[in-house]
Amino acid sequence: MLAQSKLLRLRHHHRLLPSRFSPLRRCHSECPSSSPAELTATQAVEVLHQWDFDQLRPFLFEASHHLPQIIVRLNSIPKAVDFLNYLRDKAERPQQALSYAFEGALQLASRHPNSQQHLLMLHTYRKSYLSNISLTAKSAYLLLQCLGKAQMLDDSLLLFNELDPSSTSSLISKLRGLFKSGRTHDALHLLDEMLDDFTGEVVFGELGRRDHRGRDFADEDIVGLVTKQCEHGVFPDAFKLTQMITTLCRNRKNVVAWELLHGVMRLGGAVAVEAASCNALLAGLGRERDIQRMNILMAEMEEMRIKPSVVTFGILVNNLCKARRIDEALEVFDKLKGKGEGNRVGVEPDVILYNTLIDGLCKVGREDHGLSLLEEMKTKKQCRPNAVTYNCLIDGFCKAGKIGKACKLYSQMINEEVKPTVVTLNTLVDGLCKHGKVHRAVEFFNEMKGKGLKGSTVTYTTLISAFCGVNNIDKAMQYFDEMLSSGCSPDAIIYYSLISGLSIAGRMDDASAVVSKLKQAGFGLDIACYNVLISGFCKKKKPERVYEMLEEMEKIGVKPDIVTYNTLVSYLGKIGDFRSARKLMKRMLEEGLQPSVVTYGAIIQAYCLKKNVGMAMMIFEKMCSTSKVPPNTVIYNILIDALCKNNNVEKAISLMDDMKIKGVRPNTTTYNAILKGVRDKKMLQKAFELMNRMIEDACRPDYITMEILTEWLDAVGEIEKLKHFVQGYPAPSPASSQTSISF
DNA sequence: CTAGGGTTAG
Repeated sequence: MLAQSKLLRLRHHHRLLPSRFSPLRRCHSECPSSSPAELTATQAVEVLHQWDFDQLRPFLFEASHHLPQIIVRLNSIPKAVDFLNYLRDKAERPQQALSYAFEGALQLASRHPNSQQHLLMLHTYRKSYLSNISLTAKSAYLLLQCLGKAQMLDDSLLLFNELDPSSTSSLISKLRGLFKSGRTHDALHLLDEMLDDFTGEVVFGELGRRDHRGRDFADEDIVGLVTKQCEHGVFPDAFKLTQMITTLCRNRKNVVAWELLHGVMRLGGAVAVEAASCNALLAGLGRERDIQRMNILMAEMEEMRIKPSVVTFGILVNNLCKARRIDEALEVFDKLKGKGEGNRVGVEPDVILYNTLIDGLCKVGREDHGLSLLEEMKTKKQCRPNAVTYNCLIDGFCKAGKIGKACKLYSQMINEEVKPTVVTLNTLVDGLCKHGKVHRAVEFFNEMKGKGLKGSTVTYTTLISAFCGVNNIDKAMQYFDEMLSSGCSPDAIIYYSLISGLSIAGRMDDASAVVSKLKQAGFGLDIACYNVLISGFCKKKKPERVYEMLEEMEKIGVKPDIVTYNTLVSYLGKIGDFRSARKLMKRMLEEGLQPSVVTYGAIIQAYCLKKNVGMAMMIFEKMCSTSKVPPNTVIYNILIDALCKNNNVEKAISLMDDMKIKGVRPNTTTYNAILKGVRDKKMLQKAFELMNRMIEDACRPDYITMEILTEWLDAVGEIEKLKHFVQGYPAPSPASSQTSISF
């Protein structure tokens, strides 16, 4: 087995000999009469025994590559040597025949029970009498093996140099080192591999294998070695080059990969570099969103006439999309389709390219453009839309809030006989849930189960989050169990969903139980998990459990982040422990964490709760003027509510104007707070104005709004205005119709 | 079955 593979490799090696003679291919086409199959042993021996130069002529010239087999059939080393002498002494010297005959003699020797001695004899014989003939690969291999065994380092190196004058000095010195330290076997192995492929399996194979335990070569050295080989016109094959680049990029060594590819490109150009190798580097650059270098590489490819493939453009378009540079992606795409100046690249877009682009369009909210590409695909035989195409579009329409269109696309998909996948299922389940149609989502899931499609962890995560979101914890737990029994393995995300849902619902005992399950399953809590748990324990006023969590975090090395600090500061503020809050903030700053708008909100709320609205306002103004933290809706809501409750509706109203100036959008909570304030002050006209503004701002009144307004407006006989307001129209009074005209 | 591009969940 081993011998056979070695032989195969050596056969392959022939092309590297100076003659570039390719024996196995030529025999049939050029000299059918002497094909090895037709050459019987007797015939061969007969021919050789006659030693008639004219009769031998075909074997000495056109078909000299058969000589090794013929010599082997002589079955006698002395006879083989005689034949070598005979050839050598001929006036008309057949150099190539001598090379092959010598190979035959070596083969004979290597099969001899005392092979080592006979091989050495032939080596000496060659040195004295045949030094001017070149060696075939097999000859070189056999000789090197025997010299290695004999520890004849100098002869080995001479031979090696003779064979491969371009071999690099670093490889030679490695070889020398191996011989010196007595690792003859390793040295032979190295030689073997270098012979096998002059580009050096050693060099290339090593890079492919090494990752963590990094051996003799640093990546940079490998680049040097490969480049050196290239300088001598020996290039790695496209596959190995690609593999090396992929490995380097995966180890986040884009710079080294870039150098490697450019070394080979500079020395070998399009002869040595194919699109695939460039693709590997492009993908690596894409991972770091380095579009600039990607463009440079594309330009270089064009300059060197390395023909890009459809994958090349796939990588480029994908990364342009991910960088939200969708228009540039479309430009590339149009170029492929030959739009514009007939600038055809000779690459046809395929399904994946279409899908990439459709997904990119959907992700920036241009799903209608995506839809037009879907229609275009249907007209092309080569790129029929597949499940991924529909998945991208369905997700796009779901995220755009057009659940109806998404469902329509699903039926279209079924009509076109494109089989939905589990991703289709998950996308629609998520879309339905996010639109409050959890029940429909469950129905759809059941329908798909009936069709034999199983849910995945993603399906269950979506449903569990949805049921937690509507406070139906029992149903969420039920789906968790179903997931386990259906054979899905839970991951960290699904545990997080449950823990988060239970914590928000205040069911901390259940949340803790899930934490134990999570730990049993071999997962650890991450910072997000700890944060929801801490928040839950804070809400339940269980400081001892909070400290427990914090201690655990410290023990296992999960550092509190700004969310953790905000949660704690907010809790301390609510219980009025300003001293601890201040201490905590000091530590937060020491840890290098900058206060966020949530931190300010927590402090402001704390002062508001203490009825110290003046202090709250001061902090707010300081935040706006000195920090780079822009205020958000929540902060305004806290302040507006507090000002109203403290008899300062005027100031609250001016804050609402401030919001408008700063471009902070009020929400229903904002309006509820201010409406309550103006009601308590019986400012009816102001209430109507605010109601109209609420409609402009697209804030839907909720049950709290109704509670504030109904009784009041009914009492003052303005219930009509409230009816219009609820339907989403401004009240048709003279004062308010003016506002709507100006609007 | 030699490399290289596309979709879902906290």
